[in-house]
Amino acid sequence: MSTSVSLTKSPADVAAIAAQLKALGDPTRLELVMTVAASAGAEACVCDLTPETGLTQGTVSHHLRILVEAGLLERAQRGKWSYYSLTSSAEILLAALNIVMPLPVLKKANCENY
Amino acid sequence: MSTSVSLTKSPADVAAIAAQLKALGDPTRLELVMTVAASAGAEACVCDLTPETGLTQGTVSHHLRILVEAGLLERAQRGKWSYYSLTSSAEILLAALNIVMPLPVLKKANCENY
DNA sequence: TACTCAAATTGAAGAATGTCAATGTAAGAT
DNA sequence: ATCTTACATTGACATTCTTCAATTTGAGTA
Repeated sequence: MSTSVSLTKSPADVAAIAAQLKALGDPTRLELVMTVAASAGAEACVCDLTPETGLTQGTVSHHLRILVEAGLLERAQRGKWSYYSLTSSAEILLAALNIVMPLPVLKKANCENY
Repeated sequence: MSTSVSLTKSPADVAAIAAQLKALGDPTRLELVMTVAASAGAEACVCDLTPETGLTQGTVSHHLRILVEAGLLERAQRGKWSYYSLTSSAEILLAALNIVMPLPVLKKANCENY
């Protein structure tokens, strides 16, 4: 019994989707999210992420904050380190974009009626 | 026999994906693309799209150009009118984002191994 | 030809963005 | 208590973006 998907979205829905796409629509931030996704334990600290980008540590911290505010990353502090991991929103988005392997959540979201 | 998806992308791939996400990461442009997708014949002209946005005709034309340059819309001129329609890239993205109904291409891309 | 209509383009103003260097903060280490 | 270490924050600057008003282009029309 297909839980059908609405063709139209409210302006608030559109804005919310656009906000997440905007956060991912920067090469540095997309790379950060992909690196986190590919990291062991699905989390990474700033000291691991910074060299990958070739940018300043402060700049990377800035991008990570934007990703957290967009609801794509979560921050967990353990000792002196900040560990960033994907939210379920980010997992769905990445899976949808096929940037990572199809995840169970995508199977549920898009394939349940096939 | 799973045609597996690579976990890592080249910098060029990342930039290309980010560019399309950036183009969609604006509420006005996302609404434009969704309106085109929901239009009869899957195409719409500027005169139809402009009132929907509450913006100036020139501004809408500007956003449409950005979407064309991002490879998300195609332009076809017939008479005095310009008709915009989705590219296959845009169809895949919209389907993946579940903004419109799942399309066959998504089924093939993500569900073939289930 | 002159006119009308749809769309594109230009120029300008203000806001937002990405980046760095420098500084601040907070948690362990000595 | 002092010193590192890891990260966040601030201030500044150049670039990009969004938008509008005005103009131009291009295609059909009278």
